[in-house]
Amino acid sequence: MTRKDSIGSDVPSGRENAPLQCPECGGSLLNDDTHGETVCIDCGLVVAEDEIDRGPEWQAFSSDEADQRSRVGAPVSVLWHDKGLSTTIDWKNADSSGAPLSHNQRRQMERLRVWNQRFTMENSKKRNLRQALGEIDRMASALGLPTDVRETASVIYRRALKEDLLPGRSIESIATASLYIAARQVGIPRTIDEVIEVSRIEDSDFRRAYRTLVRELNLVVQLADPKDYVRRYASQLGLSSEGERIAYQLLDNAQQKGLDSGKSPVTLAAAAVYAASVVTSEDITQRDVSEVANMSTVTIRTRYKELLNATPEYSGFTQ
DNA sequence: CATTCGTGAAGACGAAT
DNA sequence: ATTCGATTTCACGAATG
Repeated sequence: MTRKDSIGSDVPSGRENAPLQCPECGGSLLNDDTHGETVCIDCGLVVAEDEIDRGPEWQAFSSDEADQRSRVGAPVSVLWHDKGLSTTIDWKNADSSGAPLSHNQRRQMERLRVWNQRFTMENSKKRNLRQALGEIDRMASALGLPTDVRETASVIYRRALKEDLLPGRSIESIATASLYIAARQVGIPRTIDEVIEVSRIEDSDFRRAYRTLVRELNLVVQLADPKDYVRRYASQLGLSSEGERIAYQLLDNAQQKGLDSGKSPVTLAAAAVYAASVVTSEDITQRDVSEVANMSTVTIRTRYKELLNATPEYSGFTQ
């Protein structure tokens, strides 16, 4: 049987196992059990591999993705959409024995190359996404962030992937930045320090990734509310609920007077907690707060006085 | 002694030029 | 790309209790 004969209508009869036909050239397919692949015997395209885990893997990611998938209309054929298409097709226009191809065969090969490119591209993105979502999930768990934050993060990550922001950057850094942004957008912010703590990247990598995401995706990230950090700092330091109340009060007041502009929310939160502990005369030192909030005692000093002085009720507590 | 306070030099960052 | 202003940090000594 020559190559040419096998192309087109001449389909062999052994069609017990799907898939039977190469999606590109229509040639018959061969199951290669040792490699877990299905290969077209005519064009060499690997149609499917890793057949064991053929289930709808995309459902596992999130309900959000399920929405995305289900919105695109008719289900994508397993055959076309399954994983692991890693074949590369030679750029020579000659067959395996070196003989030049006919005109038709050349055109066919050219189309194949295009498709193969698309397959491998789509697939690398898929692997990328899978790993990234795993990381996002892991970090979100470690930070105690709820599902909607994870979903927001994964939406951001998908957009980054779609906009080709990933080549040249690490998955981990973009995933981390996505989660950080998502947490802020949902209103359950975590500090940069906390996020970096559970990730595997450096501060500089994080900042780079954060910038690119904000810039390239035109994200508007409103600044975090200092009050969102108060509860955690307060509980870590054992501040009384009365103190916590005062901390909120101080922050509210400062916000009304616009004293918070330009200042880091974490700084304000930490300063408010310390200021409150002074008011309620609890035994919490600047050092304690600075360790929990990961900042210098100097910063806490300068801020907590501002907070107290801005609030008439408590302005007497500054010496 | 532990904690707090103030200062001046230096780094980092965003905004403006 | 550089400059500028504000924030924050660091190192230190002094004051307070």
